[in-house]
Amino acid sequence: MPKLTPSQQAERRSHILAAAEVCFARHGFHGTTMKSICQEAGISPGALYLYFDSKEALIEGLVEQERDGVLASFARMRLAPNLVAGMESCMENCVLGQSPTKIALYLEVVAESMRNPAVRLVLERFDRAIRQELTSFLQSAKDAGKFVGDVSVDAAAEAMGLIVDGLMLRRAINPKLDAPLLANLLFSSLNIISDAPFDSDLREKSQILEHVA
Amino acid sequence: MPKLTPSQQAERRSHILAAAEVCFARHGFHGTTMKSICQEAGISPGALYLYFDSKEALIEGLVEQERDGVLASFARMRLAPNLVAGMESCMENCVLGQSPTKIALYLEVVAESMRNPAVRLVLERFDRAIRQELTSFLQSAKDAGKFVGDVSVDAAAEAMGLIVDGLMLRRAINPKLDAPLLANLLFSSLNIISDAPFDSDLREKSQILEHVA
Amino acid sequence: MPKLTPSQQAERRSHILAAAEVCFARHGFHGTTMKSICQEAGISPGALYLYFDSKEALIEGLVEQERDGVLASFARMRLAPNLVAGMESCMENCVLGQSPTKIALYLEVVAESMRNPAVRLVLERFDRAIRQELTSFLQSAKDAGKFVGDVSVDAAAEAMGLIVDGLMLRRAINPKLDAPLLANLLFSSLNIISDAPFDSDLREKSQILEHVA
Amino acid sequence: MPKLTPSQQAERRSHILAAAEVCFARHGFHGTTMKSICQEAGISPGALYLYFDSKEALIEGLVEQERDGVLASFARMRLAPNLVAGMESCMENCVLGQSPTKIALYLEVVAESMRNPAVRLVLERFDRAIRQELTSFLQSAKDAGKFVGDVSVDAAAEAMGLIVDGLMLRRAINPKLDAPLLANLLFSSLNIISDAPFDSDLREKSQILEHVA
DNA sequence: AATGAATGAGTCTTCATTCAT
DNA sequence: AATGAATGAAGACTCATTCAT
Repeated sequence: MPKLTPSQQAERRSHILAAAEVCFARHGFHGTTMKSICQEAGISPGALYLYFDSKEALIEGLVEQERDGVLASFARMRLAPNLVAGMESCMENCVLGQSPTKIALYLEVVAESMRNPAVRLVLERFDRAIRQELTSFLQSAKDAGKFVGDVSVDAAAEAMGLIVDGLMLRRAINPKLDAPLLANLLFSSLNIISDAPFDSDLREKSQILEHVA
Repeated sequence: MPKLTPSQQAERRSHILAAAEVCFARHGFHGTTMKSICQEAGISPGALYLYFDSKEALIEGLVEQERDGVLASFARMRLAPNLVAGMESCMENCVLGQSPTKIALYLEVVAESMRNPAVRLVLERFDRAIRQELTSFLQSAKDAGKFVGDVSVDAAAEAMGLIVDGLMLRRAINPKLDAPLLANLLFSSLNIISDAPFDSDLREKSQILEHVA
Repeated sequence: MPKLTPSQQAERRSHILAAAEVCFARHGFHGTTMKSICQEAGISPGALYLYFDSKEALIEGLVEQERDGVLASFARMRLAPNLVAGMESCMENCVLGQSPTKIALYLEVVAESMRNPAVRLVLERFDRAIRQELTSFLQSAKDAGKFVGDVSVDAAAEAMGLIVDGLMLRRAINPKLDAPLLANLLFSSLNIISDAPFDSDLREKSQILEHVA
Repeated sequence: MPKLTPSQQAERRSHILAAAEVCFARHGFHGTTMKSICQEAGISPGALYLYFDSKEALIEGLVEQERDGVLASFARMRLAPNLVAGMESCMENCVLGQSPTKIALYLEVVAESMRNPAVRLVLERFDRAIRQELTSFLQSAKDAGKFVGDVSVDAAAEAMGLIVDGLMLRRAINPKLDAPLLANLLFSSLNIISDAPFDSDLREKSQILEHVA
């Protein structure tokens, strides 16, 4: 076999990562065996270790992949003509569109990061990158006069981060949660961006919630 | 081998549960061995299995114990003379006072509940009990005319639950987070209880955040 | 199962050690699997690890066991009525009586000790203990006026150690070696102990060697 | 893919052998991976297997290479004007000059030869060749009237071999050993070659040993 | 009721070797 | 002739659980 080009290598890596994600989603990080990932990826253990040094390296890769996805989504958000519409679409991509199993994996990674320094590192990088982008986005909104709240940009970013993570955790615990509605309720309460009402028919929807919950 | 009285049995169970909690907090659920729990509890493996059927049964027991603690905290909250003060103290007990490692355990349990039906069951019971109490508490507030928001009681309960869980997750990811400040910001934005401003000096504090963040 | 008495524990340990020695002798240290040792000992892997922390700990145990055996042989030597007879019998026990496979294991242990600090440690302790006993023995001989060589006691001990180890290595390389004869030749050349000629018919035998070699 | 000339092939082989020796010396036979040898040699695994059939074949090659080196050293010894000086220089080359790690490798090879017929074969060839040369050398000395011992030439060769191997093993166990001194003590005791005292100041040195040891 | 020795399936990882290119 | 990606069979060790005492 001739030397693989960097792009082929990257493809192999993401192929394995995809297999790992499937397995981790199915059985959790600790419940997944390297063997099952190999089977899912259709490769041998030796081949896997050619691309990832350890099981731990797989979560690190997954976190980095996720970060890149979120960052890309952020970039798209900044290009959106309508601020609020952009945010909603980003929210949809990064939070509401996540499968419960993926959310579970996220929780496991956070838990894992408490005892595993290597995981901690990538998670912190992930978190810092996201928050930085978010803050920068809000700052732009402020500069454009579309930031109405009387809190600081940083506080707003923290609050938004909390809502996002809260949504994740709530959805994991209660998959039947009406996440979009709840997201709207909290975001509109925060009242940060003025471009347009975050969701004009919020009140209407909250009446519905009363009945379905 | 005299038969133990039920109260002795219950005492043994909670003794073991306490040991398990210490270990799980230190090394996580998967990182903890039954042996280490036995050592922490000062008993033999055989004895442990007399009180708990499996490792999994230990988390179930822990979740139930936690639920009882939270419920007790809720009960105290209802007895508090001042509504907001009661909520703040409850928040302190149940959320802000939790150690990061315990939060991590919580996340692990939630993740575990995604694949483990038995864990799912107790977690759902836990969650339902909490939400029910919270809803009932808010309803009382409404009946007392202290509920000002124009959202439903259920939506308010969901939103509060989200904030609480969001705080958990954020604190796990970023232990340096100023959780009380963020809690105040979000709760006051929601503007649900009117008894007194949730935290009158909120605005002031959020200015500070601008500088420390 | 009730707690094993220390003597039972010791018995289990030496039972396992015996099994390990058999396996190491058959396939060498690196060629032996823990599983095969378990099979030889008739126990499960878990049980083995109850008594030895690692594969490495098995060699350490083996070296210590061997040291105790050699030291016991030395003790018997000191009690022997005739100095030279005692030495010959000790030599027989500790060197000439060793099976080629055991010698091979000794060589492996020495080689292993070059890269494995834990093995190095026990080997050094082994070697120091032996040399100390030998030196002390020679000193007694000197005090009793039976030490004739004009070399120091220490040098004599070193020389004897070298001959012993040389015999080991030679026998490993050439199992057909007439080790007793060669031992006599070298020891009598050294001319250290005068109690009696080391082997009076040495000359005669060396004639034979000429024909068989 | 032009066919390599035999001399190019031989060069490649010895290049690989040199790399293998470096690695084996560093980490032992079992501690060395084929990959590390490839890296040391700057070639690919595929290329290595073009020149050597297996890892085992590498030790075989190494033993043969070593044998050639020793034989060359013997040849130089026979050409030396002074018998004893020649022997000392040979001793220096073949024994005293060997690094402890190389000695360890030698021990590993001997141990390996106990279970590995292919290794056994080359080791026996090695040993036979050396002994034959040594015997022939001693016979020449005898013919020249410089052999004074009353033992047979074969016995003398065996004794010398034992001393050499004993030195090897002793140095591996105790790297601080004063090998030259010990060598002199034993060789002069044997009193085989008369050309000149093996080391005239032996007695003096052995007095020193008394103090430093 | 309690002990703790024992089990043994299962885990991650390694590495000598092969073979498509 | 050479590459280096891929294989896959082991191997050392772990640990939830059981059971004889």
